[in-house]
Amino acid sequence: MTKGERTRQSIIESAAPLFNQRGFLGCSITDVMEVTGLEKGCLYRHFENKEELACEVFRYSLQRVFEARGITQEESGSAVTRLRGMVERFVEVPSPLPGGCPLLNTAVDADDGNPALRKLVRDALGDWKRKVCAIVKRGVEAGEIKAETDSKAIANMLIAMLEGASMIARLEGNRTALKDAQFALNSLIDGIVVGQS
Amino acid sequence: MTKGERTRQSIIESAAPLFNQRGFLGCSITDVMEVTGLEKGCLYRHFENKEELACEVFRYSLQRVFEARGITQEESGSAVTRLRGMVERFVEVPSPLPGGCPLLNTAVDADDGNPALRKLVRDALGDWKRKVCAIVKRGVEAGEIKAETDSKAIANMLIAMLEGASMIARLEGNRTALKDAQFALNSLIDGIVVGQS
Amino acid sequence: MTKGERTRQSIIESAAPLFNQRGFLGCSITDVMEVTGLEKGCLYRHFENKEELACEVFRYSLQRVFEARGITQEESGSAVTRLRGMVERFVEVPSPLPGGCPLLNTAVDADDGNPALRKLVRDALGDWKRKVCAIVKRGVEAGEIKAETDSKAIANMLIAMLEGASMIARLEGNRTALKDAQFALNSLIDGIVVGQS
Amino acid sequence: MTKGERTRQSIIESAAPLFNQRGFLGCSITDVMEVTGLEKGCLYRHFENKEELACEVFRYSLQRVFEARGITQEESGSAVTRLRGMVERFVEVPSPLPGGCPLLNTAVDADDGNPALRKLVRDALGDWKRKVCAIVKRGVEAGEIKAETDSKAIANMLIAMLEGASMIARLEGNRTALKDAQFALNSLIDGIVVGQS
DNA sequence: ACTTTCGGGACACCCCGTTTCT
DNA sequence: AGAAACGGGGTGTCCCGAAAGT
Repeated sequence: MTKGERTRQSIIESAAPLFNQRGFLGCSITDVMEVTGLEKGCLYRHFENKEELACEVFRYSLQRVFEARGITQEESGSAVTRLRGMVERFVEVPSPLPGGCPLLNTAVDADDGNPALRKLVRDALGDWKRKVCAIVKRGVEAGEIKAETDSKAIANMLIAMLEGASMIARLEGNRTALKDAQFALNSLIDGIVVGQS
Repeated sequence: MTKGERTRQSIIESAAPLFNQRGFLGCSITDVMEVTGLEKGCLYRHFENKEELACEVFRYSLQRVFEARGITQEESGSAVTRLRGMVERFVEVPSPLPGGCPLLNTAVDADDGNPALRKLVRDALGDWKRKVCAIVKRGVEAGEIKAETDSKAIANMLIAMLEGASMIARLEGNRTALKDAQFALNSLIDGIVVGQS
Repeated sequence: MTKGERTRQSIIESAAPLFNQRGFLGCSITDVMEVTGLEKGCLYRHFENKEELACEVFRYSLQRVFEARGITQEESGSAVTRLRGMVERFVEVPSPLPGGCPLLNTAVDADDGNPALRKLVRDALGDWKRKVCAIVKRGVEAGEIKAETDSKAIANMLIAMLEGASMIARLEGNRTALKDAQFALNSLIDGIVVGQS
Repeated sequence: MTKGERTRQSIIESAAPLFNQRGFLGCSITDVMEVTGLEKGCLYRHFENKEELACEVFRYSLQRVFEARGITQEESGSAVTRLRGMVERFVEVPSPLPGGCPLLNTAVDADDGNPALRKLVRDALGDWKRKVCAIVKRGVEAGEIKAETDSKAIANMLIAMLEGASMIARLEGNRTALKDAQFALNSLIDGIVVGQS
């Protein structure tokens, strides 16, 4: 890793909390300058413009959050265990980045304008959904999960509930909504297990 | 209603789509000027500052969306019917305001800074939750819903799932996630009905 | 004098110090409201617009200053005595209006734009000059002043010196320049008396 | 001279005619933008605020006018010649800046408020007076001018007459008053020469 | 190479002169 | 008669991105 790459990476890491908390418009280049200790000219050497920086920051932020919450991690174990684990980790592990879940934040932030950023969010959501679907399908193949289960619907409901609860939890300043979501999701997961009514 | 009040109201109504789509920072006073056809001096006659306008806009937007989706409406019927109806209307009736659900948008937008706006969002969430709780409690009293049901948890899971699905639906450009959320929520609602396993 | 006329006059009198001190642009309608205790609608009932008010104010201010300094007053006595008296009164009697001489102030203030006001100033200057000329001519006729004396030049030099000294005196915060002007003007006046070298 | 300094200077030079013609309040930043071709952000980069710009403009304007009229210039020759020359140049050389003499304009304009600007005008007047006094005193030392001559009074009368005449000339649209002032001042100067009555 | 400076544009808020309704 | 409304313009701030300048 060259010096330039290290600098670039350190900019991304320093800026990530800012962008996650304040959003694209709420976070100025000057803010990034302050937090990195670098000059404006230096920043523009490493990033074409603010949007590129924001994209890189989002990529980094999401990866960090996904890793911390074990969303991307490869696991062994039964499908149900893995789904429950995914929910549990989301609920138990707070976002390592201040400002909550970057997926939700950026989805709302880039809803109007910023198509590049928006595409990244869409891709990130797709990754997460594919991950859930893969687990469900593996569970079906293993005869653990009902064959008629719509894996995409499971992914949607899991992600929707977690992200929605995340929003409520931030708003209320406590983790109650997340706990409630975990409970509800677990009961939904139970419902797709073979042998359950 | 005086002329001034009418002007003020028309400003709010015209600005609502803008704020809902672009957020507080993404929507400038100049944008509001253009969309209302009024001059800056006139706008600042009716609103102390941009934040006050944003607050009024949020109040209006939320009320409109809640009305369109029948969240605030008084209903008769069984608790289950009413809960299902609330979910169904959220899923079926699109937000009358472009930009999606103002509750979610503003919750994320005002997460950092804008404490006044943030408080309004918190209150709005509280209203919705109270509404759900009231229905559930009425159901319990009527012997329709299991006595041990945690009404607040029901409210959290219902709202979380709907808002999360709303985010996904906007991101993907279709209503699939909302439909999936409806299905999941209905099955969760079934679970609290007396006589179900 | 009707009530309306009295109101109009009181507006003019109250606004005069303001306009004289701050100038046309520096004195807002709101300032006039405050100083008169009247509402905006009432002001616009009595005056077509700000310019008309300013014109009336100038007319009143100048007349008041001219009266206080005895410029317009009819006098008997020799021409030299009357010229010396005019100078002396200008030097000794301070402007009854705060802000200095309205002629100078408005001449500079209305130099660009405000042609109506500008015309009034020009006329006022003309009046003063005619007054001086009349005295000089009377002196010539009486054999008191040299026949070849250019009365208009005398008027110019007298007014120029007094107004210029007035400006210096205001700037320096004392009356020295006015005293010096008086001395110089007296010596100039002496120079046109018959029998002087 | 750096680029910034050049820009700053060009702003001052472009704005000078505007401020001299319209005064501080009559000349808006937008006007300066138009005349310089620069944007607001650029202007405020070079000047703290409008007052600072006005001060710099006054400094420049006065210096330019003083130079054009040879007020600051070092001269040889007799005191009387130099005084006469100063008067003649003021009368003959029109202000290189449209709008007349900046000293008079700004003295009246900054009479109320703008203490910074007012101080500059006071200083400028002081410079001019000191210049006249120096000439007179040199004349006294050389035995050319009467010993009892009050040099400060000479300065006052010279400046007062020229500025007052300048005001009249602008008002009337011709140079007559200036010519009359020159004539009167020359005769006053003659009066202080040794050997004259 | 690096940082300071520059320039252009937008923005928030404010105030003014005038008019229109109440 | 008076209060509110309105359109327009004003000032000062900030930000982004580029260009100097060392």
